[in-house]
Amino acid sequence: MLCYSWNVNGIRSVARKDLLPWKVLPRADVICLQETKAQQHMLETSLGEPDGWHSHWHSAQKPGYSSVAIISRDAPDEVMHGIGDDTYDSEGRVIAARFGTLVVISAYFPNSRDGGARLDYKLAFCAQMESYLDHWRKRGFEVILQGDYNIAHNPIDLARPKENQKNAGYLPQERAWLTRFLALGYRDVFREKNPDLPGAYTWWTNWAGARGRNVGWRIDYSCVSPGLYDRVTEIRHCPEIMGSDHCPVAIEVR
Amino acid sequence: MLCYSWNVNGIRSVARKDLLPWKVLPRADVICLQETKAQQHMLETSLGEPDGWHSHWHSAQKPGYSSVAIISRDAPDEVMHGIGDDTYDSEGRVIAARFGTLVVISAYFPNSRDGGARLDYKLAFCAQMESYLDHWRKRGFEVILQGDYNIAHNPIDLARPKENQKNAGYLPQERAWLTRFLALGYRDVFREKNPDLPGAYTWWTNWAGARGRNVGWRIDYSCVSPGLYDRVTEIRHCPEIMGSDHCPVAIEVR
DNA sequence: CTTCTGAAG
DNA sequence: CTTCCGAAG
Repeated sequence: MLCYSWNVNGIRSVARKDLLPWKVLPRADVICLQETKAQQHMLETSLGEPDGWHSHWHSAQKPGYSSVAIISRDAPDEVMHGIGDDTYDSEGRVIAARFGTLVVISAYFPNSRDGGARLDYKLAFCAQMESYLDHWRKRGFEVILQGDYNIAHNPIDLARPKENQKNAGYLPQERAWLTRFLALGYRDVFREKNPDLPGAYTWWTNWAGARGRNVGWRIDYSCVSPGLYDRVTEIRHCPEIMGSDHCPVAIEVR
Repeated sequence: MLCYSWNVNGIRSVARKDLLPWKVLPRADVICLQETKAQQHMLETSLGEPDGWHSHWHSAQKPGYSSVAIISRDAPDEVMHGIGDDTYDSEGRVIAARFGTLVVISAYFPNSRDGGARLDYKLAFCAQMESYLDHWRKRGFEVILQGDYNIAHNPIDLARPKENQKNAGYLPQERAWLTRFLALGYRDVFREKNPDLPGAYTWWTNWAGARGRNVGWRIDYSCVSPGLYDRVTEIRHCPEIMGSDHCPVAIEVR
């Protein structure tokens, strides 16, 4: 099963550019999208229910904000919208689809914002995410938590670690949460398979040609529950796929 | 003196397209602009004070709304911002520049809006405009009232008169005001010189290729005070000039 | 720098 | 359909 995650920064934006995920992501079985920036009822059918795919959306109450989706070739056996707490669910940040014993989650973690204005909210979301994953695992399922974590974990995960110590996405508290999360047994597949690979980023600011100069951050992850790690057959970034300020991440499990 | 009037629908928009008025309007002495949609302090100097020109702006309080300007090769002898009533002046709708005994006015009349929601405001603006013009004429000056009147006067002035009887810009009350205004002696120079010319429009909606099919309205005028009419040497529309949903209007007086 | 809404035209 | 704002990233 080949499973992509992509923060599209506006599904209508990539549609305008003729770079829709289900067109440009090769051999996809499942596509996790973040920041679709649309409530499903605002989308034309061609975007909201693409032909030949099963699609499930979880949108923010606020129009044009956040919102996630899972698009799959096969119908999921179960879909869960949100994380079970309206504080987060009103912002359309999480959707999950279960295929047999495998749960694929599309998550858009909060941005902690300038001055850490939303750091507390983000850390509370992260804590809630742990119990949410427990909920699935207690039922005997393995999980892939795919999405935009809005956290660069370690210095190797961004081009300018020193300059960003006080910036949203690289604050000590968010980095510490990710460390703790992995200590629970979840596996950051990309980094484990590429422990010393620098310059492997998934997001670049739009300013000043950052992507062309590869001045970026790795903030999009495919983390898997412990029992799933040995079933991973491939993990890669797709920086060649354009259309968003993020690039897709692909994971294949057997 | 060759004097243009152009509703640019955003001065920054035409700048992006490299179609700035002082670049694309040939042999201009004076350029009246409407809907510049910027407060002067929000503009780069190259837009707000173009090199080789004298520029005067009158902006709405609300950022990005309305706003007019007069750009001229020679420095005006006098500039007047607004019409003398803050009800209208807070919306940045009128600026005047006097060159000797000739007063050139750039005016952006209110849109009467769907259902005539703002018709009363517009008619009050029109009434105020009459006294404003009197003010200049009592001082012995001739006036050119150039700009976007947001009124198509007669059936010949729009492509679909029957379909638009109840639409903003062609309501009986606004048409009646323009009739009355001309009865005061002001001269609609374009129509007087081209009394039976159909299809001479200055605005086309952006929808459905209206400009390509010339489904438009004549809502931009150069009206002159009675004593000026015999000094007019040219009047024309410039539909070849792109960059806005309006085209420029040019008048030359001797 | 870019995406979006919502007001406005 | 397009402009602009302001929020957001």
